Amino acid sequence: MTGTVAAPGDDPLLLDRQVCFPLYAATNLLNRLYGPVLKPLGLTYPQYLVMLVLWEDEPQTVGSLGARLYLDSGTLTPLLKRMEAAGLVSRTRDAEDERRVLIGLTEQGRALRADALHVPETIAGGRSPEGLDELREGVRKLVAMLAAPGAEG
Amino acid sequence: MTGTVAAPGDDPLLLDRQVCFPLYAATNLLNRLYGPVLKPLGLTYPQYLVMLVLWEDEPQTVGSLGARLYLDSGTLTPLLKRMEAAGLVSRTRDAEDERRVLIGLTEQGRALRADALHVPETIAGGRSPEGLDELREGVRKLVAMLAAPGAEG
DNA sequence: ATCAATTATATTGCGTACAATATGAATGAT
DNA sequence: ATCATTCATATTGTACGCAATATAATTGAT
Repeated sequence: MTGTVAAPGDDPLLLDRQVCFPLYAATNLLNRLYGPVLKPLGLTYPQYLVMLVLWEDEPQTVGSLGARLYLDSGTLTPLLKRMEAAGLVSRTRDAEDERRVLIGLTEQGRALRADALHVPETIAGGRSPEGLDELREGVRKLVAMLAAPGAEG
Repeated sequence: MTGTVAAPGDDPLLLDRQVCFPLYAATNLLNRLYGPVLKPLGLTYPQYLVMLVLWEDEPQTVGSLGARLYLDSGTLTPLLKRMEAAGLVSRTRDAEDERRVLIGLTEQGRALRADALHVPETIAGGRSPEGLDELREGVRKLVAMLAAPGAEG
């Protein structure tokens, strides 16, 4: 039986059996969906997430932003520099601990919140919210599972 | 009430109210999880997805790969060139229609399937499969919704 | 007080993603 | 047959995302 492939029901490599592929595809599609909506605000999707975090609590260190968004300085540093160049955030060394950099909002960054209020509604569009709450909870549980290093089960 | 922010329960901009953020975070975490597992095979995660598709059906055009993975030539062309350079796939103009490029597997690419069989199990690790089927279905429905242009509901 | 270990951020290099554009091949109306 | 249109892929430019490494500040053991 050389070259025989497992029966469809048992083949672990079928694309449609992967949990991760729909996540991957959904994230790409969402990015494409957010792009045109966020562009008038001068934001990319990860930049929008940073703004969401800062609108909740500010200033914050690069590290606490990363902990919230599951990103590290390799991603955040250049992103935050672009946002600083765009006039949305400020980056200042923490006088208490010179290793830390505090990210705060500029007036322009604070003002942008009003323009962003319509974004969730625009993204939701005519789509029904049915199942979205469960979906969000399901994915959140997955994130918690994946984020816990060495978590079993 | 100038400057007043909506009550927490009503604020549409709270990070924890976003459906998209858990998806985004989960995809990033999964990428980090797959990285070390796929590295010995010489694959990145999107390259692994391409291999999954080709192991199912081969050869395929760039366009049909993109339709299956929700990616366009801007992403696939350089990715496939790297996979060609790595000796995993072949890229040949379709003689029937010179616009198309057929992507096939090399012997090495076909042989890699045996090494990849352990990947799903390794990724699943000790994690319980509970809820994963529902989650996959939930995300798949979301993908179908997002992929349908102008879909309502 | 000293210095090894730790912590927080930055940098480098590589590989995606995608919008916008370009190029060349097939199609179709006339 | 001609040529505008459409189609399939490639290219360019910008912005992530991450592993690996670097740098500077703080902590902690002695």
